[in-house]
Formats: sequence, structure tokens, C-alpha cells
Amino acid sequence: MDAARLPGTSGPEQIVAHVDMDCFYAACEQRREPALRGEPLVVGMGYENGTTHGAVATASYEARAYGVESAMAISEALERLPRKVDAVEDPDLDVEDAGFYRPVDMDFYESVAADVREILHAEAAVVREVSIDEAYLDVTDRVSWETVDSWAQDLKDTIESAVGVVASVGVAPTMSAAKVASDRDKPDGLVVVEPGDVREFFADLPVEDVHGVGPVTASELDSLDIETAGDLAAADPELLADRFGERGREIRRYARGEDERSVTPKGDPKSLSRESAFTEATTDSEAKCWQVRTLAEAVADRARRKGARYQTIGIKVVTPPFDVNTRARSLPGPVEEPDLVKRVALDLLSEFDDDPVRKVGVRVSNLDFSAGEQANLDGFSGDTRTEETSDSSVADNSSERAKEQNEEGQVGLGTFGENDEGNEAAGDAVNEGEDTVSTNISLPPGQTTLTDF
DNA sequence: TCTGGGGTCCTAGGACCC
DNA sequence: TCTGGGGTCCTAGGACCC
Repeated sequence: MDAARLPGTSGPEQIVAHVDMDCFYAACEQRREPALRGEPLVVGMGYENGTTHGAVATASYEARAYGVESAMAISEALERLPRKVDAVEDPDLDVEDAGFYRPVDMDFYESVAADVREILHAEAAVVREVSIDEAYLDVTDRVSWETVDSWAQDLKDTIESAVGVVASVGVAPTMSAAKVASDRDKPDGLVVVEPGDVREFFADLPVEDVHGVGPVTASELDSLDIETAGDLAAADPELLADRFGERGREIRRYARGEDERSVTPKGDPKSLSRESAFTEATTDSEAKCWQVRTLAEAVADRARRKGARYQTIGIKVVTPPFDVNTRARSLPGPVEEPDLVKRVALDLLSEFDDDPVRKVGVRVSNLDFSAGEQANLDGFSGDTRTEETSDSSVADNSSERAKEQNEEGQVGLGTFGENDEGNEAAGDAVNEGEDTVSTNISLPPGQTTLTDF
């Protein structure tokens, strides 16, 4: 028992802060529309004003008091918390027990998040953005355990005064502990867990609070009489490995406060996708095709803007009751060909021609971001070995084994679209028009041009 | 209770190669 | 033609996260 070595810190001692915005979408809406502050507020995805369709993305704490929860169907949320406008007209409803509903406006939230990110990057050498409203900061070289509390308070104050939204912050020697800490005292929380206290901090938490334990794992753990993080920490690692594979050991380590990860920047995405649900399950194959085409265009466009080429094109088809089917096809090499995304996606979709479908998605993966960088040859001797010309690059000492393999990377499959960009049409005409909820994908398929392909 | 939309990672099985 | 073993890539699905 080496007293000096604290559990949870196998590497060099870190100070990790996890910053988590409170009810972020709702907070953004309240910033834009101050009359909503302090009110029960529900932000719905796939929701449009006046409808009952969609699901809860975020509910303000006032709305949560009525039992409205994240991921709940809007129709159910409305039963627990009627719309204010409806309550005014309906004598059976009490205006006091009603709330406000708003559709998700991602572009706006992105812009608010960008303001927050700017502050975070000023406050830490390394920032890992996990999602639009959440990030890890490595502040080891900025603060000490003695000063971190006031540093974190300053950070929270800065975010609130400069951006107008509230953050909860957790500080700990590991990422997993920092994450749990930020959640402990929400909203407007600030929890610091010092190195010696990590194991104790976890001990009484429900097992679901451990990162990586979801509903399925939690109920299986429950059947093993593992209910708290402390139980999980004390469980037999072999047993966990048998039941859950490597993940079993990992969640046990997390529950013990052991987490060897260090905070690193996020890096390039691994896949890009778009999906969209039908109002109800449909067997109309023109509607399905139309939707898939639209999504394929959107995904291809996003890949283009991000400078990503893709080698694998896939679809997702959700059939009732809620069966998720995925199909994918890989190409010989990475491409940027919107028409091909469309064609492959439609081809994969044809398998489901006769099935009722409630949701479809299109995805590209196996991404390659190297294309843009190839311009500056020599800058770094990276493995861009597809260039047959540069063979005699001396300095490259690692090239010895590379020369053995005379691979010819490059892929046939030009042939298809390739005719130079007539596009522009698709791009960015969006926005500015108040809501319009971009992507009104669920329009009826006006013109059935199946013959396009 | 009929669930939105974006991701990540892991696993298992099959194809294929040596 | 059946026989081993190992590695890699691809596909499909599952679980999880926000």
C-alpha cells in the first residue's frame, strides 16, 4: 500500500474541470426571450409550434417539477404540463400550471456555445469539447488544489456575465470523477473532489451515475446485487469481464475513481449522419426515397464543408415497433461524391421497400480529412504514400519499410459524377427567417423523380 | 410510452489472404 | 481437398452519451 500513490491517478497528477451548462437549450431560449426566465419551459426536437409531435430535448427545472423529462414525447409532456396558450382558452386548465414550448433552434445554440468555448479556451491549455454544452478542461498548470475553488467560481461568473447562461463545474483528478462532480450540485453547482476523496465520493452514488453505465447495464448489475458505485468498485473484476467484456472492467475502474485518460482535444469526427422521423410509420416508398435523397444531400454537403471524404456510405431504417436496421457499403477508397451518397443510400434502402418505416437516416463514415493538407507537401513527412513521384524523399528515415509495399492506392471509381460542380444551389440559403425550422423534410414528396438515378 | 437527432466505441461473425 | 492458425477488413447490431 503505497500511501503516496492515490487511487485514480496512474499518470501524472491532473486537475480536471468538467463544465456542463445547465439546461442549455432552455437557457439559450431564456437569454433570447427574457420573459421565459423562471417559467416552465420545454424545448422540443421535431416539434413545431402548436403541434404535439416530437420529443423533449431540454426542460427547465420549473418544467421538470411537473414531471417533464428529457427524451419524453411532447404529447406526454403536454399532458403533464399544458401549453400556456391552451390553458388560457381552456377553462379546465389552470394557467398557473402551464408552460411554454419552443422548437429547437440549433444554429442559435451553436452561436451561444461558441461564446462559451471562447472563454473555456482562454481558461485552460487543453479543452475537450464533448458536446454542444459540455467540456473537459485540463487546468493542471493553471491552478492548484488550494486555488481551484475560486478559479472555478470565477469561471462560472465569467460565463454567466459574458454569455448569460449558467454552468455547473466539477473539479477532480480524473475525467470521470470531474464529470460526476459537475452533476452533483446542479444547477449552478460547483463541486471539487480532491485526490484523496475520490473513492469516498463515489461510494454511495447509484450505479447509473458511473460514466458508461446506462439503463441496460444498470439493470443487469442490479441482478447481481450491485446497486451503488461502491458495490461496483468492490465487485469481482473477472465476473464483470465475463458479463460485460472489457467494458465491465472499465466501469469498475471508474467506480473506483481510477481513470487513466488524460484530457485531449477532440479531433476529427469519425462519421457524419443525418436522420429524420416520419410523423407516423409509412410504407410509401416514394416518401422514403424522397427523404433519403434529402438526407443524403445534407450529409454530403456537411462532409464537403468539413473537408471530409468518405469511404463508407450507410443508412439506418427504423421499423415498428422500434427496430433499428443499419446497412452500409464501403468503397475502394475515400471519395467526395454527393451523387454516389444518394445512389448508394437509395440502393441500400431498396431492401426495405415493403416495410413500414418510421425513421430513416444516412451516414458517411471511414472519413478522410487528408485531402486538404496534401497541398503542402514535405511540410510533414506523413504517410501520404499515394504519391508515386516523391519517392526519393531523402530525409525521411522511416521510409525504409514503406518502400517494400508498392501499393497503388488510388482506386478506380472516378467515372461517376465528377462533372464539375454545377451546384451552389443547395448551400446555406437557410436562416434569418425566424423559425422556419430548417429541414422541413417531412413535406409530401411533390415530385417523385425516381428516375433521377 | 409509441422516442429526436447527433455521435462514440465495442463485439461478433464472415470473407479473404497468407 | 480438408486442415490449422492468424491477421485484417467489412458489416451489423448493441449500448451508451448528450
